[in-house]
Amino acid sequence: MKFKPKIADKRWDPKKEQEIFEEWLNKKIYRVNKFSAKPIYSIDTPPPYASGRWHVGGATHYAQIDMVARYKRMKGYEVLFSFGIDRNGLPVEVEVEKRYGITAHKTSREKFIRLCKEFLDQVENEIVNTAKRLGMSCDFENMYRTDSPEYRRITQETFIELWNKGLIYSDNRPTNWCPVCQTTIADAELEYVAEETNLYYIRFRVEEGGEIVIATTRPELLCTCRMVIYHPEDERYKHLEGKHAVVPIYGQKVPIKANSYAKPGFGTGIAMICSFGDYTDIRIFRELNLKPTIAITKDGTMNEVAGPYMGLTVKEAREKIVEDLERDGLLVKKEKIKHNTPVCWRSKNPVEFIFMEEYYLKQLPFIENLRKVIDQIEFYPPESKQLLLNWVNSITVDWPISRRRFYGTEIPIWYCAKCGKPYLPPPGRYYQPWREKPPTEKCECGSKDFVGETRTFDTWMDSSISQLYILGYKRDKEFFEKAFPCSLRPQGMDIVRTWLYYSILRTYQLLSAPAFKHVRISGMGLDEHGEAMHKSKGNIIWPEPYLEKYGADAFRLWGASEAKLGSNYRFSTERLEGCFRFLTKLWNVSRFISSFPVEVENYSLTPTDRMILNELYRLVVECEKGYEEMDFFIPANAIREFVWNVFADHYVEAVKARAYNTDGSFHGEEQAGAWYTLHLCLKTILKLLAPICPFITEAIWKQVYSENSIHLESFPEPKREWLSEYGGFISQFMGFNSTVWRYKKSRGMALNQKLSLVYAPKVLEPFSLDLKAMHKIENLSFETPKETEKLEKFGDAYFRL
RNA sequence: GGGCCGGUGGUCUAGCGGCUAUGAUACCACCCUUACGAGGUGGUGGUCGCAGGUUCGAAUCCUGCCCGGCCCA
Repeated sequence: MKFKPKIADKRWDPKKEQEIFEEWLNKKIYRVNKFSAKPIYSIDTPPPYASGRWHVGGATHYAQIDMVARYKRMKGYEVLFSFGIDRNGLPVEVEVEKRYGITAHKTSREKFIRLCKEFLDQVENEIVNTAKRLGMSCDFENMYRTDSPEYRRITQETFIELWNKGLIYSDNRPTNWCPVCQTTIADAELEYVAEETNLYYIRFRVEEGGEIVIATTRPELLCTCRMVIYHPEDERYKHLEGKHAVVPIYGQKVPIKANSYAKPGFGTGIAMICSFGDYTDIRIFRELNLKPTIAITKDGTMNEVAGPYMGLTVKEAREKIVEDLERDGLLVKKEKIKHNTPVCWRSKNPVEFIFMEEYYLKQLPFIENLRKVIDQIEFYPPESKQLLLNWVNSITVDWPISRRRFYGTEIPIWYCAKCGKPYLPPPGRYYQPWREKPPTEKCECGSKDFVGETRTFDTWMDSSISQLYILGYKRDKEFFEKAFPCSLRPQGMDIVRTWLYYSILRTYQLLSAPAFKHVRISGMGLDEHGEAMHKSKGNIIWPEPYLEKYGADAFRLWGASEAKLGSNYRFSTERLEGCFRFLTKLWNVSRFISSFPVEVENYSLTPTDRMILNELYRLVVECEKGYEEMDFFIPANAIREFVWNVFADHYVEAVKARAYNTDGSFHGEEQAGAWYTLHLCLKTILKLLAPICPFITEAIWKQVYSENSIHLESFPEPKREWLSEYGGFISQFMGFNSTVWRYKKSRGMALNQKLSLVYAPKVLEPFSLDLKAMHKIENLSFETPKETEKLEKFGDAYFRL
């Protein structure tokens, strides 16, 4: 009998991935059937920002989400695997301003948003192409965009609903203001950068006599100083209680008081309280009900309060005032310190704290209930829940949701030009108040003049309803009721305090229910040195060249097997290459197996076959456990270990002779048993690996087993009949093989050289025929040798010299 | 300053009370074995961050410290 492999190619060519993907698209195997009788598993894929190309970490993250989708499909779910593009917000505005050399605030709004839209249209394809190149099985036909009239309509409708529930209010209070972006930003949008900055020690006269020295990083705010504090337990300064300090340059007299916000160890232990240098200032002003004065304008320059420094930028004013203090002998010293400065997450510019009238969404009253709701959500891995709780526990102010920007969802409000009364339109369509007529003819006060709101929403107002949008909230009532809540929110740990938190908050406010059943939090992809990848650092590694060279499957396997869920992982070319080598191995094992008939009827399984099936059972159980935990590290490594170190090295080698049966030393049924077992193992391995490596498994599947896609198969079930007592001998079996190989090596023999007499451990007797053929042993005994003098003991076996 | 995570052969990584500590990679030696040299087989290499403690037994649990990262103040 001649055996010819069905798989002709000698190795796996990743270039084939492209055509396999095309075929999936053509056959529409990932189209979602909303009317399916199967249970729905909905995945709220993070909509990538249109211009935000993925680095290798980002690409890995999306590949992992695809593994969830593919696994759940194989488990019998109708998987709603959404794909959207985030297009709202600052990044595009910044890009367009740079590209055309314009400023949004000085360009016509119509023109500016047109330019933004054009830019987004040009760039978004790049990210979609990478998603496809990765083999993502999303519903690309129903891709959504967060700046579409339909999406924005839902953002506005949910806002109107919250407004009607009385959860929105407008307030004039100090907010985080980015002078570069010219907008308010929320606490969640702040980043802290450690900056080297000067700490200035400034001499203050004490009105009642004497002087004190105060250390500050913000001398330009002297003009707004309203108080001086020291720590109540700081013995050095207790005598100052009730006295007054005279602020240099400006001369205002301010009280000196004990306050526990003062840090005795920082500077001299005395601090000035200004409006507003930092959060401590804001808190003290609020708690003591002090009247703040504001010296910094929206543009980041000093106003008339700063007197001689009016018109200078904050930085210039600081330099100038330090010069003046120095000239007057009021500057005692300056020292360099590391200081955590809050900066805007987009522009990376230091934020200022100034008064602004903004809309707020109430969140403080919900915190207790949010904790309960969060408790109903399952987190993968479980520890990641704490990240969210830490944030929830640290919230102290409501969420400012209005932004003075342009490319975003408009706040749907018109105001009476005379009395200022706000009018909201009825829900039903997308509104642009800055260019449209008001929803009413006449105000209660009789005026017929209205002004449309010009501000937009914080983009998290849009993003935080993605899980509702994909389920058809306010668009497809029937489906929404069937599918809510969303099954899975997969996301990185870096946006827990924004996207995840806001999504849960908004859903609770609208529907009094948890937004998700499952939340999967993944660690961050780092560069080869373990550092986060940033454009500014110049250490970004792009995935495309690697996808080109090794293919998406090798990349995905690397992404799955690199680190446990929740841990950060480093990119490594070496390890990616290792993954590719595994695919070569899998390909060749498959090629070998593909030589033998798939359909066999009269077969009988030998102990060797039963032993490997027992291991296969354990493998399936292990993989299923890992997939259920959405931790692909587990199946990826279990499959690799099984295929390479057990199945290929030991089982395949052991049954090779029986499968060929060239000299007819095995019964036909035993030969067929090898064929049956080889194919059963391979089919199972391919299915187990399909969610992680969808391309190569598909390629092998189609060449060997079926014209239909492997991705339409069910996930393998561990069969009871695979269990066998022979499984218990696998380690002794492998140990004996190792012993023989080592023995031959130690004697300089080729591995296919014959051995005349070998004594093996008794327990291996059932495997006798396969072992003899495998190692070319002429006489294999399982007795204890009587005369050991003519034998060499090696490991657990004896060999005739 | 507070919280969380981590520190395991040269490098990366698994294990998180119990046989001789997992695997990858690199390195060394050998082998053209009827799927695979983009292979195979064998091997060298570790006081599991440091110091105590609990235990018959600790990489694993507890305490303190040192180092690194992230988040928050």
